[in-house]
Amino acid sequence: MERGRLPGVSAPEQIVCHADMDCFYAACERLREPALRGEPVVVGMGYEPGTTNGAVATASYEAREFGVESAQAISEALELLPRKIDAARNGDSVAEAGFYRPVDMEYYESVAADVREILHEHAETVREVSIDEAYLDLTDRVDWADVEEFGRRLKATIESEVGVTASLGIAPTMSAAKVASDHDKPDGLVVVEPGEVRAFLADLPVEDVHGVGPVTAARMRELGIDAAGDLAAADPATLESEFGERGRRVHRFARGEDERAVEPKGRPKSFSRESAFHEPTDDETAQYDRIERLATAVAQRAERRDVLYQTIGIKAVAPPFEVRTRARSLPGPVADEALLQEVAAELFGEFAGQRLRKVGVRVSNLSFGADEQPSLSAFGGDDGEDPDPDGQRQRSLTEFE
DNA sequence: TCTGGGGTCCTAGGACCC
DNA sequence: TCTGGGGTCCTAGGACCC
Repeated sequence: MERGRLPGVSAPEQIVCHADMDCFYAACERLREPALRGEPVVVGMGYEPGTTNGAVATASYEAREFGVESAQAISEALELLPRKIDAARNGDSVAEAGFYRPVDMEYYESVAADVREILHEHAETVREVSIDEAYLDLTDRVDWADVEEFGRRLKATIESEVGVTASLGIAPTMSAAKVASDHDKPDGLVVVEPGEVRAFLADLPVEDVHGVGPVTAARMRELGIDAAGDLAAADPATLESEFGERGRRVHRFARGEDERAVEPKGRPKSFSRESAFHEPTDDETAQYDRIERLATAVAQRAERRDVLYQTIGIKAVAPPFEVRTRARSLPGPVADEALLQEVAAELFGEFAGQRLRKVGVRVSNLSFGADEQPSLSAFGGDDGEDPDPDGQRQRSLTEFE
């Protein structure tokens, strides 16, 4: 696992593959409902058939042709692309309409598990980023000479055994692999060899660099940084003063420099649940009610995973999109549904009765059950992982003057 | 028809300790 | 005594990612 890297010595050459499932939720819906193949498909979260609520989680490429995009309100998507049934009922062109389905995470998880299994068969180390995305460390498996053939086989295996398609990016760094997988979607396979990374990135828009979002991209444009190549050529000290540590990091990414090794994902840092009201509301009872339900859900999730939490927080979002958070730490870690509800309600009190669009509940400062995983350091190993003693940082109550 | 839900990391200021 | 510095923990907010 550890490849004998010495401190101060640059990373050994890696071969990283980033796998990204194409329109994953829509692909899953097509898997169990083949009639959706080749048709525009929109998967909505918070969507219920027949309604106009919710937002687009995934739109198939056919749906995108109509202007439907992810994160769009379902109501907006429906204007661009009506539902098939509605079109049929109204005597409109069915060809200009699509299928809408609500998100069904449980089913998508089951499909993702099958994909994951294949990924793990193809690499020693896999880092799962999300349900439909993962990095593979191929360094010990292939050479650059046969990396493309490897990619073709992996894609073919996923397609034949699971029935969904993946886009792969293979490169010497994680950040470059990530961009590469996106470069030829869907069903893409892009290999960027060492030494080619900077040239590969140069002409791409700056927001294609991992870590550059809309806010940073807009500010970079004001500085004359439009393409990743401009970012690569920019003065790192200026970037740091403008954007902090992130400025330096994305500068390195744009230059093809990224020392991160592919490592499995560690344990979660927080759990949260949030939910939006149908309409912004100032109804206190409804708000407290929602907070309580979210608190219960979070508590139960923590309990299922055998996790204790020490910090409890809430979130209140007022229109247009003002996010307010409050948090309180307890003297020690607990797993206590009633207490979580109580503290969440108390923290929420500050905002109760205001017009709110959504609310949320979060726990953090987690400690994991002792049976969760025996510490490697107990055997003299050092995995460099959070030494988290036992999470119990007991503060001494006795003090000496 | 502005913005659904679940996360991570970074920054900045204040409290508190030595 | 406010004069200095170092360090940690906590909270709130912002940006980003999928």
